[in-house]
Amino acid sequence: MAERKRQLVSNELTEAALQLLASKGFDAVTIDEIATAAGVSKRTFFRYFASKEDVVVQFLAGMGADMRTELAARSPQERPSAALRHTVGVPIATCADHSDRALRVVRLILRTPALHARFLERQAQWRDDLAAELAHRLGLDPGTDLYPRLAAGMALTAFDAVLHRWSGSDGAEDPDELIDRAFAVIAPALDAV
Amino acid sequence: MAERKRQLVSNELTEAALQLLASKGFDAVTIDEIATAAGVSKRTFFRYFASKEDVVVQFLAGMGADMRTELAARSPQERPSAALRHTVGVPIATCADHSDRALRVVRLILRTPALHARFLERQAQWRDDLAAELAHRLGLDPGTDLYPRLAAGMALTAFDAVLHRWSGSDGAEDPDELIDRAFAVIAPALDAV
DNA sequence: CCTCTCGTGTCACTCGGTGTCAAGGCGCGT
DNA sequence: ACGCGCCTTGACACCGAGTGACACGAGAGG
Repeated sequence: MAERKRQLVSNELTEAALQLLASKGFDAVTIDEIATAAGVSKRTFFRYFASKEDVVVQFLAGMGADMRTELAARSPQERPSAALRHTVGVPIATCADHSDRALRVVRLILRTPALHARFLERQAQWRDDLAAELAHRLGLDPGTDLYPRLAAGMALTAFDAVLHRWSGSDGAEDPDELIDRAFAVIAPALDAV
Repeated sequence: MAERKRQLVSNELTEAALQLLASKGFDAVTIDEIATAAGVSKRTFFRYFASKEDVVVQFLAGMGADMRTELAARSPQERPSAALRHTVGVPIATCADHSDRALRVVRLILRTPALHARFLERQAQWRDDLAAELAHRLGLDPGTDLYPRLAAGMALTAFDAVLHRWSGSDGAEDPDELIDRAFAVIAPALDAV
C-alpha cells in the first residue's frame, strides 16, 4: 500500500510534467513548477526521477529488457531478420497501443535536443543488450565478430527510421507496415550466409 | 592576428580540459578549474565553448560536413556501399592520423555518459545530412522512401562498431581493415537491387 | 503509550550556464 | 601624440539543476 502511493505520486508527477513540457517547451519549465503542479516539493521530485529528462524518458527503461527477452524467446531456427523484426516490433506495438500519448511523447523527444540525446543513449544501451543476446544466440564471440553489434545497430536504425516516419506523419502511417518495409531493406545484410 | 590569439586561447583551453578530464574524470572537474588552468576566467571559457561537453566534442563538428562533401564528390556510378565506405573512411582516417590523441578522446567519450550522449547527438545529425545527400544522389524522395535514412544509419552503425573495436583494442587493430569487414556485412543491404 | 521507521519538506550548498557592465588593449584617423 | 571606437576580457550577480543534512509527522508494531 506504500507501493501504491508511490506509484500514485509518480503518475501525478509524469502527468504534470508531460502536460507542462508539451505546452511550454522543455527549457521553459522548471522542476519547481512541475513539482508544485503535482503537489509535492522539488526535493521529492528528485526522489522519484534522477533528472528532468528522466521524467519523459523513464518509460523507455523497460523496453530494452522487453526487447531482449523477446529476442531470447524466439526460436533459434528463425532467421536473424525475422527474429529482430519481431524484437523491434515490441516497442513499436507499445507505441501503437497508446498512440495518442506516445505520439506526444515522441514528438517532444525528437524536438528537444536534451531529450533526444537521452533517447539515443538508451538506444545505444539497447544495442549493447541486443548484440550480446545475438552473440549468445548465434554462438559468436562478440569480442572478435562484428556481426552482432552491426545487426543490432541495423535493427535499431530501422526502429528509428520507422519512429521518425510515424511521428512525422502524425501517426497516420501503419507502424507495422513501415517496419516490414524497413526490414525488407536491411534483411539481405542480416541474413547473409 | 586577433584570429591567431583566439585560436591560441582555444587550444590552451582544450589542452587543459583534456588533461584534467582524462585524469580526474568528467564530473570531478569543474569549469573553473579548467579555465584557471588555462589562465582565463570561467566566463571566457563559455565564450569559446557552449558547454563543458563541447570542449571534448567540438572537433566532431567539422566531420559531418567533411563526410557530406566526400559523399557528394564521389561518382554517381559508384555503388552505395562503395561510396559510403569511403565517406565513413574520412573521419576514421582523421582518427588514425592522430591515433594517440584520438584514442584518449574516444575512450573519454565512450566512458562518460554525458559525452557519449553528445556524441550520439552528433551522429544523428550526420545521419540526417548523409540521408539527404543520398536521397539527392539517387533521386529519391526522402519523405516517402525509407532507404536513404536506413542506408545512412547502417553506414554510421558500421562507423560506430569500428570505433568501439578500435578503442577497445587500444588502437592495435587496423581501422581500415575493420571498416572493410563491417561493410562486407552491410553491403548486401546497401546495394540491393 | 512509546518508539522506530519511512516518506516528505526545508534549507543550504555546489556547479553549469547566462546577462550585464566596466576596464583595458589595439587599430585608426586626425 | 591624442582621442576615438571596437573587441576581448574579468568581475559580479543571477537562475536553475541537482545533492546533502536534518527535522518533522504519520503509521506500524511492541
